[in-house]
Amino acid sequence: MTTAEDPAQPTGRVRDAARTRGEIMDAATREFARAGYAGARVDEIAARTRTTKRMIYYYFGGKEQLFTAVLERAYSVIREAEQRLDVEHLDPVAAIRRLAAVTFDHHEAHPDFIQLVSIENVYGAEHIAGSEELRRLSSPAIDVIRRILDAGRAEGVFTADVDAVDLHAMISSFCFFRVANRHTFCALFDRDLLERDRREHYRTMLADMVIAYLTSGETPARQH
Amino acid sequence: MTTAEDPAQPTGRVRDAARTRGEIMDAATREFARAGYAGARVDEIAARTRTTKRMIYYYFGGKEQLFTAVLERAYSVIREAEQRLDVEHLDPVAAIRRLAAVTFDHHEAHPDFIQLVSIENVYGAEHIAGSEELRRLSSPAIDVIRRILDAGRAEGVFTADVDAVDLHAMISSFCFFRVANRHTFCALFDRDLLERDRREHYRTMLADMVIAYLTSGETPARQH
DNA sequence: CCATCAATGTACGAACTGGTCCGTTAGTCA
DNA sequence: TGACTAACGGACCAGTTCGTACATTGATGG
Repeated sequence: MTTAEDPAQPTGRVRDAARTRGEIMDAATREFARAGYAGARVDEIAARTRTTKRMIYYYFGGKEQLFTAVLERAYSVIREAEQRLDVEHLDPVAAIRRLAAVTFDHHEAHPDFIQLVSIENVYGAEHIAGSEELRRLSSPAIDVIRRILDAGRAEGVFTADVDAVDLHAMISSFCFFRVANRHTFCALFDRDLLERDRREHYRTMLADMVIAYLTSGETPARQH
Repeated sequence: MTTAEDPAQPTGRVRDAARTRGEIMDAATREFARAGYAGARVDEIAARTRTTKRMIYYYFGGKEQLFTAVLERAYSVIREAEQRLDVEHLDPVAAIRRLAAVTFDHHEAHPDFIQLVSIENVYGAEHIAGSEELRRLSSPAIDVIRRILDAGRAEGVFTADVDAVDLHAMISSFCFFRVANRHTFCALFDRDLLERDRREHYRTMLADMVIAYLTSGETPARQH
């Protein structure tokens, strides 16, 4: 009894599981990043989709599992970026600069990811702990760093005795802080760490710092 | 008609506004740090107190204002620590090492503060923006850093051309990351950044890195 | 062309949660 | 000592929110 409806578009309802799933994850990523895990609203996520809340439960089971799925995807993106690093042909110093720059750029390009990681840390990383996939997926970056460090030490350019994981933490911390804490930092120090004009400056600063440390002759004498 | 009640302790109810207020803030700090702003429960905060939820609204007005009050107190603590810095009598290198160490220790000693800052950033620092007190209270650390940098440059030991605010960001980022992201980092890289045995190592590493950068001759040639 | 099932939409409910109403009690000061 | 007020307790309400029961529809194979 539908009056004058185009039979080609009866309700506009198209069945496309992959698209629906993807749309839910996109909306969820934004909503979780916007308001945190507890602050995110399942209804709001659904509203930002061409489907309904029912589908979230159909595909993911619940809010918790949806958040885990969102996290898994966000991490897989950075893992892929790391796998594309391709620094084997560079000399150690250039390789580290490259690594730092890629890490820097990836953080800047994915503020939602940073936000999700912050949120996950508020909850003690319980979702990562509960995800086989995430615990299995180790970072290719660590291996890359290890190889660069070995090469640099063999050539005698790197004198500092650093561990690959620690160096990764060092590089990540600056990239992460710049994005994650931009709001409080800007409010308190009146400096927008993400300002376009400053980006190149910070990217260079980070690389300079790391290289200076790695090549800083003997470890400087400790005073106190 | 209270049967056999000690008149000295009729109900155990003592009137102490300051204590009640303080207890609420302590409980709120823990609860907000535990579950985020939206995840924190006003009832739970009240339960962790010798008073009731009613008093939270009596003293603070609401959840939002309570969170702001908690933030204000947390920031005032670090500001006081910065004011006690006392590095004027040290040579520039030692002064920077001292500053880095104090920042490092303060972050480690106040994980709840770190958590609160993370949470505040998820919400775009809206509470800081809405707090006169917080916007007014600028960091003494910046002035201290500025003076140290000037002295170091005058003496010729510091060659890098850094800004005080940027250096502060650099130092803070590592200290912050180590505490804020310890859970995800540990889950993904199987390394506990807060492990006791590693603390000295990381503290030295941070100072070495900053000093290496500040004293690294000409700014290293930029490659890409 | 019909049976079947994955995919989807609607409406609803039970539990939770921030916030408030109203009454009570302990100090204190005239 | 009695009135006054700051400090306090407990019950309750209204709106929200996650999750689900149930109905429906489109594709697919026989």
